[in-house]
Order: sequence, then C-alpha cells, then structure tokens
Amino acid sequence: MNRHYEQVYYWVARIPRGKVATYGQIARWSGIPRSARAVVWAMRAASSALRLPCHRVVNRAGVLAPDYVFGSKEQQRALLEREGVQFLPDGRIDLAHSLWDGPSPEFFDEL
DNA sequence: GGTTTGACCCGTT
DNA sequence: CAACGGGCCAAAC
Repeated sequence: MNRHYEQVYYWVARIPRGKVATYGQIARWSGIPRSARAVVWAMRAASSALRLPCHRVVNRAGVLAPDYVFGSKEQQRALLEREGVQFLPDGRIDLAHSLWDGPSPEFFDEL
C-alpha cells in the first residue's frame, strides 16, 4: 500500500467525534500539500474495508459528498448530527463550530 | 503508453 | 467581492 494512503487513513481515523476535516487539511497533514484529489482517491479506494469515519471528511465549503457515496444524503447527515456536528439552515456544515483544528503543533515536532 | 476524470484547493483576476 | 484557471495525485480507459 502506498505510503501516502496510510497517512491519509491515519488522519481520517483520528478525526474526533463531533468534528469534521477537509480534504485540504488531510492532504497537508499527510505530507501531500495541495493534493486534495489524492485524498479523494484514497477515500474511494478505502470505502468499506477499513471502517474509517469518512463521513467526517467534507470539502472546504462544508458540503457533504454526493448521494452515491453513502446511498443518500440523509444517511451521512444523520450520522454527523448524531455525533454532534452542527448544520446551517442551507444544509451545509457549520464549519465555524465543527471544523477540526487539527493535531497540536507539538505533534509535528515529534515527526 | 498518453489522456481523461474525480467525494478538491488556492492564488489570481 | 465572485469567477476563473492552474495545480496536484492516483486510477480507469
């Protein structure tokens, strides 16, 4: 398995309950800045087997994945709401309150 | 093998 | 401010 993929899965698995992360963030933390598309492919490749909380990964606008990913939007939204993620009236995620700040800076010093 | 596509992002206009 | 376009990486044609 590709080294970048492992990093991506590592960070996705580490997103706390009630928080979400963006493709761009995960890409940066995984050592592939400006390569959100690689994260997209990692998600598609991961799908079922790894039990990752991929419903906590959204794009920068706070818009959920298309229907074909989880079957329906209600599905993904229900999961997130159950974890305490807040939504805006327009159906987007309230990123101001639910976006993960990311790992503490010291963590990167260890790396 | 080159070309196209995807659950995208950011600096520039 | 909104819109645009280039960039990035991996897989499927």
